[in-house]
Amino acid sequence: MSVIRRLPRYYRFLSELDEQHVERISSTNLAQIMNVTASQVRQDLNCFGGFGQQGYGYSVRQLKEEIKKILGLNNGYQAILIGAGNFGSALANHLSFEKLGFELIACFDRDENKVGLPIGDMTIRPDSELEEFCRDHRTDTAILCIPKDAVEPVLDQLYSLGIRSFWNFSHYDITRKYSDAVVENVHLSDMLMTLCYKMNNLN
Amino acid sequence: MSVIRRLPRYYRFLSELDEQHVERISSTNLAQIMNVTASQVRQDLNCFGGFGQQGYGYSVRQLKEEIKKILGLNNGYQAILIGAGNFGSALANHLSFEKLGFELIACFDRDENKVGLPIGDMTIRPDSELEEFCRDHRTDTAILCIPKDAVEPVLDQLYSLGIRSFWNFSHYDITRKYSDAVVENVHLSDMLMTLCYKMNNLN
DNA sequence: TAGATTGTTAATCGATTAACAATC
DNA sequence: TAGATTGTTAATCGATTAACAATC
Repeated sequence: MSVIRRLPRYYRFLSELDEQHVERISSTNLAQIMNVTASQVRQDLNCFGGFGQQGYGYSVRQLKEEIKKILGLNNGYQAILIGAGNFGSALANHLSFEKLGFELIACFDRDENKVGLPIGDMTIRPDSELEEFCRDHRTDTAILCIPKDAVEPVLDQLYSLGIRSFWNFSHYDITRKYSDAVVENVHLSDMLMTLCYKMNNLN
Repeated sequence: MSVIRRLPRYYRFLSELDEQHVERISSTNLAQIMNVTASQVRQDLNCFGGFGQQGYGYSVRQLKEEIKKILGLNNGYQAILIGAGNFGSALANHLSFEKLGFELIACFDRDENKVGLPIGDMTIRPDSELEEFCRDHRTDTAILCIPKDAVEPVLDQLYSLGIRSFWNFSHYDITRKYSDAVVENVHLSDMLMTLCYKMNNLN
C-alpha cells in the first residue's frame, strides 16, 4: 500500500517538471526534489514497469503519463456529494475533480432549506431524489461530508443503489458493514491531534 | 511514527467506550472493535507505559486520559487560520478545536472584501494585522488554507514572528525551507487520487 | 568506447505478529 | 488457587536502503 500512497506525489512532482518543460530526470535528481532516496524512486517506479532507460534516466512526460494511467485518472469516475455543508462546499468549489480522476455530477443535502441553492456549478438536491438520480446516472463514488450519526441510513441507501466507492470525511467505519466497499477516509481531527502530539513531544 | 498515527484513533474509540460507560476493556476486545490485532494493541499501549493490569485489562477512563496526556490535548495551543475561503470556513465552523488540543483565536485573509465578515465566532482580519496580532497574542500554530502560490510570503512572515507549527492544506513544502518547523500536511487531492487508484485496480 | 544511470538483487532496518512467562 | 490477561521477548514479515551488474 505504501508505494501507492506515494504515486500521487510522484504524479504531482512530475506534472510540475513537465510544466517547466523539463524533459528528462534521473532517479537521483527526482529523489532530491522529492526528499526521498534514489533507491526508493527506482524501486517504486520499477514496480510498475521499466519506465527508465539506463544511462539516460526517465522521460518526465512519459513517466507522468504512465503514472496517470496507473492511477486511472482518465477514467472520469462519476461522483456525487452527500452533504452540502461547509466541507462539502469547499470540496465542490475548490477541488479540481477532473484533474483527479473524477467528475462531480450532483450534490445532495437532507436540509430542505439548502435544496435549490447553488454549489459549484450545480444545484443542491434533496436526499429524496437520490434514488431516482442514481438510476438515471452512473454513479461510481459517493463523497460523504455528513456527520457520523447521519451516515448509516444514507450509506445503506447508496450501497443498495450499487455504489461501492466512498470518500469518507466522517468517522463512521464503512468497511465494517460493507467489506467490499472501496473507501478512502479523511480524518481531519486525527491529523490535528497528530500535530498536537508532535508539538507536545518536540525532541 | 506509526504508533503515533494510531494514537488519535485509540483516543477516539476509548472516548466512545467511556461515553457508553464501559469501564474496562481487554486488548483482545479493543482490538476487535478497532480491527487490529491484540498484539498490536498491547505493543502500542505498552510503548508509552504499563497502563494495563494483568488478568484484568485496561481501565477505559484511565487509558483515555493517559493518551490524552501523551497527545497533549490539554495544552490549549493557540492557532490562527490563514485563509478564510471555503476550507478555512469549514474548519473554523465545524472542527472542535478545543477537543483536539487547540484554540482557534483568529482568522486572516488577504482579500479586503472578506475582512470584517464573521467566521466561526470570530471576525476575519486583514493580513496587515498579522504582525501586531502575533505580538499581542501567543500564537503556536498557523493553519494554512491558502493556495500553494500564496504560501511563501505569509509563511516567511509567520516564521519570522516565531511560529514553528503548521497545519498545511497547501502543496507548498514547508520543511524544505524551514526544517525546524513542525508540520502536518493535508493533501486532499492526493487522497482522492488514491481512491481513484483503488477503484482502478480492484482485485 | 566511456560515462551515466537504470533494473534488480541482497542487506538492513523497522514494524507487526506470535508466543509465553509474569502476575493480577 | 485457577483463570484471565498483560508485558515483553522472539519470530516473522514487509519496506527501505545499499550495491552493483546490465545496458543505454
